[in-house]
Amino acid sequence: MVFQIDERKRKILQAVVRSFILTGKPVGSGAVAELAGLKVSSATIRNEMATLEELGLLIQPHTSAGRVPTDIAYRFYVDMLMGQTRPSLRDAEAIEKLFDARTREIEGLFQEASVLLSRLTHTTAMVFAPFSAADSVRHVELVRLGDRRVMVVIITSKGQVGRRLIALDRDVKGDTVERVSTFLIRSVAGVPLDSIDAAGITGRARFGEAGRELLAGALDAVCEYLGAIEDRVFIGGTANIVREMDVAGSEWAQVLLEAMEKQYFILDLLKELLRERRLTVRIGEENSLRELQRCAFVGTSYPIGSGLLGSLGVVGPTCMDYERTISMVELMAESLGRRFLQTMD
Amino acid sequence: MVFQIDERKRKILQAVVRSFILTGKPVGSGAVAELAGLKVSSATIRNEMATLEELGLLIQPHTSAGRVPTDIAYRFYVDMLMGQTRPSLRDAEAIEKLFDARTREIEGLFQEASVLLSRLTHTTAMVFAPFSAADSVRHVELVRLGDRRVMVVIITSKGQVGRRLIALDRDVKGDTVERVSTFLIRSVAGVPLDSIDAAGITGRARFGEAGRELLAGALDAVCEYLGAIEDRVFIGGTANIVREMDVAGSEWAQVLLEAMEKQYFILDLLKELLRERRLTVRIGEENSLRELQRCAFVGTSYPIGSGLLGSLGVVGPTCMDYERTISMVELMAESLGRRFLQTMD
DNA sequence: TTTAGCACTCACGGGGTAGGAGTGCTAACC
DNA sequence: GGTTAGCACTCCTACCCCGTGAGTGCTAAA
Repeated sequence: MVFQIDERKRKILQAVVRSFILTGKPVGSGAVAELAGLKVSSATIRNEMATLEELGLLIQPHTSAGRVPTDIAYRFYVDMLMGQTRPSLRDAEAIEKLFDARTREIEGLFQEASVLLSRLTHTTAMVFAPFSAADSVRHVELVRLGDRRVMVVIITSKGQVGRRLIALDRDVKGDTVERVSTFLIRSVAGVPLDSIDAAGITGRARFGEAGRELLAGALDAVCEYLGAIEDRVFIGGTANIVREMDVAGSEWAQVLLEAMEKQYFILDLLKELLRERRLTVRIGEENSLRELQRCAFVGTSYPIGSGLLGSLGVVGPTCMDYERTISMVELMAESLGRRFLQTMD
Repeated sequence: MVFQIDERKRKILQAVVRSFILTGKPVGSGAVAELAGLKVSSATIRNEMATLEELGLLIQPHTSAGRVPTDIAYRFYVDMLMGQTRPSLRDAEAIEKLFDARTREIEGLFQEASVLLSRLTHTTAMVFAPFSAADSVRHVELVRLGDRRVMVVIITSKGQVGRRLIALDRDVKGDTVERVSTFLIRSVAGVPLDSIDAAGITGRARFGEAGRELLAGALDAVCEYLGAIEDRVFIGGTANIVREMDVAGSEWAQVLLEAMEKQYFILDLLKELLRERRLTVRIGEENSLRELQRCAFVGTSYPIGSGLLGSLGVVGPTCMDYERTISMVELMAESLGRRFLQTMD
């Protein structure tokens, strides 16, 4: 949507948005006259603001109040009026520190990234890790836990490790487990998931009863695991939803919190970003998720190697500080991506 | 604390607590006269309630309001007045269904247990999994990911699986990795963590430069992992905090949500339960955590095999339905424990 | 086109009041 | 002595009224 808006209207709109983001209160013509740096009186501003209201960029909560930006105004602001902010040194350092820390569980890193991002932006942050992109097995290991109990450990091409327990009907010996294990590795390592031919593999196998049972169970487990690997979402800063609640009402906060717990909702949202491949800002009703239509979403994707992408984003009030939020999201995505390209091969 | 309370006062107190739990509104003498099933007038009840107030069991929010139970009254109610409830068939089935489902990642089971428990009790539920109780290595596996990149997979005596990446300064060949792997398993499997003698093991090793580097790195990783295994808390139903907010105020809801995000707080709470070894109810200021002093906590422990315990609990308003909550917590602990004793050895 | 002036609108907050729920007290009753 | 009806009293709640002030739209003049 392109607006026929002259320079003065832009400056006025900019002043309204900035002031409202700062104070959260409707902005009057007098305040704009001071803030916008225009050498005209408040009466002139009033005329202009009336026009901006007709264009759907501003609304009045009630007759004698100042103006509040609409979602469309925020969109215009983000696209056309907003300046670029370099993230402050403090913030950049905080993010660097996160990634400096000792190698740890990859899940922990994602979780901490989401918490840090939420703290830096005063929003709720979400980091999407596309674990399910793994499509073949790098390694399988069978570990005998008891006479009839074996653990299958599966390492995928993406480096995730999964385990499944198998309960057997027969006792199985240690050397059988080892032989089956070796056979299994040869049979499935490097084979894409959809090409694993369970029947063919069990057919080729030459083991006793217990061995065959174990092999079948293990194959089952491998296929089931690969099929069930879940993309994961890490969410941090849900408490911030409550902080912003006075802006948006408490029943809404509860709905949003519940949506955050049902992570598959959020998953779809973050998956869309993978297609976009660039910074995306969705304001109010631009969001397809009903729960987010009173919020703004800022997200982007980050590389995790082999041409694959993850994504991350934040949800906050539509009157968020877009400059800062966007620069934080970009910085976090960049750092996370850099870290991945270093760590993975 | 023992109270000299006759039968009639008990019935009155019981009626006040039950009514307040149900309605959330102060209970007047008239309402009690109807509910308590006593054949006395509201005037008599008024006299009795005045006595109960002197005893510190009831308070009036203001002069001309009904009475509200104090924390002490809830305590008395839970200890002396409360009936036992069998969980309804529906609820029992919901829990059974959770554990019926196909074997899956153990973390997923905990997470779902916490979500289900929160839904059944309308509270925020927490499940503590004492992963750090693992004290020895059952199995180690080295997987070569690249020329200078090896993944260590560690399986502990408790069945958790961890992985660490090692970056090497030298290229390492596949058969070297295998030999080091075999050697490593012999050296550390079954050995308690504090008895692993890294220097001794590397001393005994007969490998080339690359092999020694790999072994040292892998040992490092094993020790670091065992040391860093974290007890984990799974939290479900945080949205319920907001639902109960009107009872308790929004700034408090935010504090509580933040406490839930800082899981180590909750960890201490749940660890205490391991010592108690039985159902524990903490009401209001009985909680040592300041964040919980306006809430009630109901928790218990569950066996995870080998004499070890995990714990779980819920946090809700002090005016929660104690009968139902307690029976749900007990049922969930029992089911979770049963599941563990079946699965583990 | 801009601006000063002005009447108008309407949310907000304070103060006053009617209504009502529930109390404590007292005196009569069993 | 315990119980109860009656009653005055308290105090919260909801409501309305109204003054205040911020901010508007309109008009007429510059």
